[in-house]
Amino acid sequence: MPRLFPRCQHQGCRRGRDHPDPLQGNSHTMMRHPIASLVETALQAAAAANELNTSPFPAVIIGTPASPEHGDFSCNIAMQLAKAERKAPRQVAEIVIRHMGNGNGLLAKTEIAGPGFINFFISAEAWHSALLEIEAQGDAFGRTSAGKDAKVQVEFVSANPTGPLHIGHGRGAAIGDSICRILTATGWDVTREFYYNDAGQQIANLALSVQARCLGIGPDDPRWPADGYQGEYIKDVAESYLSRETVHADDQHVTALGDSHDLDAIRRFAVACLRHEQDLDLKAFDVHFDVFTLESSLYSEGRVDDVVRLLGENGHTYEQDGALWLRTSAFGDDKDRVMRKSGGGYTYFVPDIAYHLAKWERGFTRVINEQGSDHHSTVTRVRAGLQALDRGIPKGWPEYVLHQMVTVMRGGEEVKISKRAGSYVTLRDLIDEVGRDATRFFFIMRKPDSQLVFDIDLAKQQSPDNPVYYVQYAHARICSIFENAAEKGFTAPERPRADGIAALRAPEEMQLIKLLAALPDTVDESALHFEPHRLTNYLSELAGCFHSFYGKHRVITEDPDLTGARLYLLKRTAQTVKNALSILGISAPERM
RNA sequence: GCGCCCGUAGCUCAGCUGGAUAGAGCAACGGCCUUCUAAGCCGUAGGCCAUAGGUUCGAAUCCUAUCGGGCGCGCCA
Repeated sequence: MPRLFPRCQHQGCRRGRDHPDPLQGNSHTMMRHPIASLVETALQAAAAANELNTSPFPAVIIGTPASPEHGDFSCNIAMQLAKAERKAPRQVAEIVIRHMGNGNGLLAKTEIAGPGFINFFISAEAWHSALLEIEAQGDAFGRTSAGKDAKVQVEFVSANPTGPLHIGHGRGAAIGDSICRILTATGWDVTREFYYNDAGQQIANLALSVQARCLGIGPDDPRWPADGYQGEYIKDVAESYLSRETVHADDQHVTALGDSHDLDAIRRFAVACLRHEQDLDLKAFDVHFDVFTLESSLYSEGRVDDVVRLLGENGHTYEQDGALWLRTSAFGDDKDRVMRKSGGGYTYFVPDIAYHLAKWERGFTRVINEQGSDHHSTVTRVRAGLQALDRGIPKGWPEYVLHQMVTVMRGGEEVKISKRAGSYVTLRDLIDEVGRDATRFFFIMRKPDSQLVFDIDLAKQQSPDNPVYYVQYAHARICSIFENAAEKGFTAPERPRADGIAALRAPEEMQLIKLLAALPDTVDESALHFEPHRLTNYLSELAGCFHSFYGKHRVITEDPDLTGARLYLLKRTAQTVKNALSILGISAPERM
């Protein structure tokens, strides 16, 4: 979603404004960063020797070649410099290499290839020592310090309390929660927030619907409210209300008055009831929030009035047709928007602006809103309103992650999701049917930008076709190998002798090691782009790599050194799979 | 009509802030269990990266049009 994220001024940095550079000061990135340093040092040395004259040098980007013949990593700096240096790219590459060391044995070989790539071949010793580093980092392996403990707030789900959470909310919950976990894993100080509307027209409809049910009026009755909520759950709320139950939601308790004529009491009770249900859904999904903000609080604290006054003082509002308008078109919107309706009352986006101003005043210079793309129009409006406040809030603040629609398939047919009709697939139904792990995995396995087909049959299937089982099975299979090894007298984890690890030479072993070492980079990239699917893809690839190794080599052999080395490698593999799953809130079963 | 997202193998999707011969899984076809979990592995086949221009050393990736699909376009949220 390029338009939503203004480009950063920093070289080599894609995300907006002032924030820690994900590759700066990151000691956990195993290979990429040391290589970048080698290249940078070489460039400086070449400049000092007057062999290169470009100043400043562009950011050094270390890529990963598609083909193994091209090494483990590559750098395109020579091609970037060629024009300015007025030299052939390969000639520039030659100069760079001449001034570059081998990084204390990190590099086995450096080549110039193709149009001017510098290809790096990491030494086997360096890969082997990466395993030791992975062991040393333990549960922390995969975590990085890219965020430098800076504050970030993530708002997600934010469903209105008018019904149970549905599939769309589920995707939002899974993506939002995963983003929070990934940001935490990359060293950010994350606050998770849920905002809900407990004041608008939809809530009035909810109250009227519950009241109607209290009075024994159903949807077929002519007295049924025009935009009433017809779901069965409304009947349950009404019954609870009439029997004067007490519900707990967020940090409040609400006891029903049981009076069918007190609409306000019905509203408060219904909101608490449905919020309570949503909390249970989220709990079943293992999704938790730090802060709940109620729309009504923005009114009661005077924040909405403050915002309206500020916008007026700044000269961005005007009266027309009996309504108060905000000149959002002056800030990139298609047209101006009504703030106060001619019949009184503010439109939803006014408290939205107040809410975001409050976020800003709470000190969050970085805020991410995860929501369905059907609410895309709020992005421009909220940002326009914040600009009109003239409070020094950056133009691209807050950032947005918008996820596309979910289609649910069962038995090869689309399951229609309709609040009106009975075929209403809730998040809870889905979790109950396919399980929490599979639900989470499936919701995040595609890029948020892409529409998602959720195949219930596949998600339930215990077969390699099902990516979540495929990944979890890799972990369970390794655990099983260790049980077997223990029976045969090998203690796990078997740390190989100092030179024992060098027994790992087979292509499948080396490939596995390289993939393990890539986890920190993958986590960083995932955080940078707000794309959890990069981690599920990584996990699928890692699991495949392990299964492939398993198919070709025996772990427990006659050779104790080789057995020890392989057990050690598999211990790191299991650890890496578990750590990556853990970052996504998915379990790593030891037995399946 | 306007805005946003998407368009890559028959299907579902990756493709790492522009890089080297475009990848995976499923489906299809052919192999592999007296041996650490077959919930697995190996192989074959499958492509004008929607189309047309442009930017440059280089484009699936960036820009502009066009076509196709989704979402939004309210004094609802």
